[in-house]
Amino acid sequence: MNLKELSQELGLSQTTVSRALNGYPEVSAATRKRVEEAAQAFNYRPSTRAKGLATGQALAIGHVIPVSSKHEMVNPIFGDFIAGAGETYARQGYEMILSIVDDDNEEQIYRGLKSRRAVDGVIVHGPRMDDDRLPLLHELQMPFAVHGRASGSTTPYTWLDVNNRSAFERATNFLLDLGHQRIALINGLEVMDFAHRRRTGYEDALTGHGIAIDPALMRSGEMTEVFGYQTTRNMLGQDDAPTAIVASSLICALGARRAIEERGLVMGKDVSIITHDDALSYLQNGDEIPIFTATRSSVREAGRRLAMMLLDAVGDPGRAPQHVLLEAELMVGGSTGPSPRKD
Amino acid sequence: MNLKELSQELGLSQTTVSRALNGYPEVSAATRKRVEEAAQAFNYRPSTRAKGLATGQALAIGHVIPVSSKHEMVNPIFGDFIAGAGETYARQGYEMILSIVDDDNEEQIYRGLKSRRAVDGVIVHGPRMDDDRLPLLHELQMPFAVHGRASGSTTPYTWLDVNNRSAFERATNFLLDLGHQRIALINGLEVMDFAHRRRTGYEDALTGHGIAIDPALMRSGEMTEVFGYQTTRNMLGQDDAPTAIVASSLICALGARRAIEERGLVMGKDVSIITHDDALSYLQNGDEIPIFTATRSSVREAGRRLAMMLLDAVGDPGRAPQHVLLEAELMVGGSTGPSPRKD
DNA sequence: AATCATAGCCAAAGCGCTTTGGATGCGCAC
DNA sequence: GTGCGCATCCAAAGCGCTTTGGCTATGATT
Repeated sequence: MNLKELSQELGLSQTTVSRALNGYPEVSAATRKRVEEAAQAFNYRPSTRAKGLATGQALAIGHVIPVSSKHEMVNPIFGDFIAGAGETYARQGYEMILSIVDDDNEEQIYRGLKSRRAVDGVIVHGPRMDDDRLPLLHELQMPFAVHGRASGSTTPYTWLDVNNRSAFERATNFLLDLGHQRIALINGLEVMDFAHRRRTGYEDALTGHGIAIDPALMRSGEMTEVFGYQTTRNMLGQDDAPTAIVASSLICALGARRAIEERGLVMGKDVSIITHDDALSYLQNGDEIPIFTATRSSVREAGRRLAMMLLDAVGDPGRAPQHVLLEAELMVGGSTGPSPRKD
Repeated sequence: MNLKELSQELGLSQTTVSRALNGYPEVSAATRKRVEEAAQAFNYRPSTRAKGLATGQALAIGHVIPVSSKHEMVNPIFGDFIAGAGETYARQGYEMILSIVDDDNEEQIYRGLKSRRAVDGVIVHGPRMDDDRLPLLHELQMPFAVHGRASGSTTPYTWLDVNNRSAFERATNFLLDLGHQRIALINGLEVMDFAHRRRTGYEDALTGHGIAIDPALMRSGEMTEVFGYQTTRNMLGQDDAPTAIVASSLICALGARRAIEERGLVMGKDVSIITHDDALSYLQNGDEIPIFTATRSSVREAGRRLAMMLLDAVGDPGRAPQHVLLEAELMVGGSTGPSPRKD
């Protein structure tokens, strides 16, 4: 069923039917009602493509998901973020279109989305330091919103981020207050902006307590379970091993725990762990009492909100860029305890 | 830059330019070359919407991701599957459209995709027993392909599945051969087709060895870490506790390990675990030596292949439904050992 | 020389919608 | 009775592409 057929069915013009369905005032209430009922009955929905052609809008938002070409690594938070964003799109009548792309030819994808006029805007995932996607999108005049921030960008842009610096400062302070002195940081890849901010927070806390920063205790890499395991295992084998670890993700923390227990040590007693927790649906940090002490912020909620921010920007191109900085909450769980080393 | 502008630039008609770019034979080699170079230079790409309108094709595939409304649970395999499928679409010039939907009003979504003519076909995720989506999609005449199978469907359809039955039979046999008699099953929700098949494999192995099936050792639920932990903890507290566990996912297995170690037991010695492993990029089962003995099958590869199968079906509607049954490989890791109980 | 394929190109219709720029008829004021 | 404003509807153009149904040379065939 298309507009033409529907309007013939009703004995009205396409114009009137279209207007009736789109809420224009030039239609009598009675006619509108009749049209709406018929549309319902015939299960009529306008073709997105035709509508898009006619209006010049795509009614779609693009998500370009970078996948590390080396490790075929898909960011685990992606599912939950998408789920959140998807809720917003569904409510607002937008389509979500996804492009998976290895990080080499991302530029191609953005240019393609633009020239094919496939989307009205894009969400930028996983911003890096001095991310070249931002200038590119500006150049393309493509509305966008960033999940996170990209240090080094000169022009303003819309973003939503967790306050990674303060979260990691707080986490580190929490451990310092428990008497820990040797605190390790297991971080994400340092090209990633969030990892950089987290490190800053960690370092600020240490220097604030007059503790020197020891590069031997700072590791960064792709945040897998294996990475958490290996770095922890490695550091626990060092002289002057850490008594506490700040981890960048729950998955890393699981690996760290495995290394701790493998050495016959007890988490929360011999070695404390505090981690950031993205509140992923399938990987909850325990039930009532968290397993890991953690700084927590829901990635799904972030998806919901950032999508809405982008739609706002698409709807009103003149509007100034919006920013949201979320504070993570600190959840105390069983993975932290006073430092075993009495100094 | 659009077709009209490009053809004016070249001094050719839109017809000729369109044909040149789409590989039709009615264009001289010289002209085609000239057109292609100009398209390149002006970064021209046809508008997907206009092309879709003209051809009647959407050039897009829909993925409808059901999210459990109760637990806001996003299936963790989804990211990797999508990544695989996305590779195929990118290669074939298709768009991927994602709809997140809570499992109550899935029907609406499918009807919407159809009547809005938004996609050429859909991938069905997470098929359930007697899944009502299959008859619906047949009724709508919407091409589809299923990741998994739906027992109880009468009409044939295209699917790709892991041989869950044989994998779990093999896993259970592996434990039986190690002398285990009390073997637990931590399974996904039994409305899910895969969970049902896995249970069958497990039961077949037990009865094949003359061992009675004990309902006290079989649990099913949403496959989270906490679920794995709680059920394991619970079962280990029972009289006649299991000495081995077959788990349906790595995440569950991690929870099970936590429960085992919490009791002061050693995995692979006091209690063995064997799990299914979807080879998720961010949650690898160890490095060289697997942490868990596991039946493994890459979900990403499944995405790649199933997407291609769907495109084949879309391209040739007359073709008979295709089926692919993947055999999981058994990886022996450190989580299994001989039964501690000498009978 | 007339005929005929054929290669190479073009004008215009059509895909399903929105939107512009009228038409039409009615009630009301003058 | 005329003119006006308003409510309600419509015909047709246009969005950017593909595709149908030509048209025009050119060279081969008779």
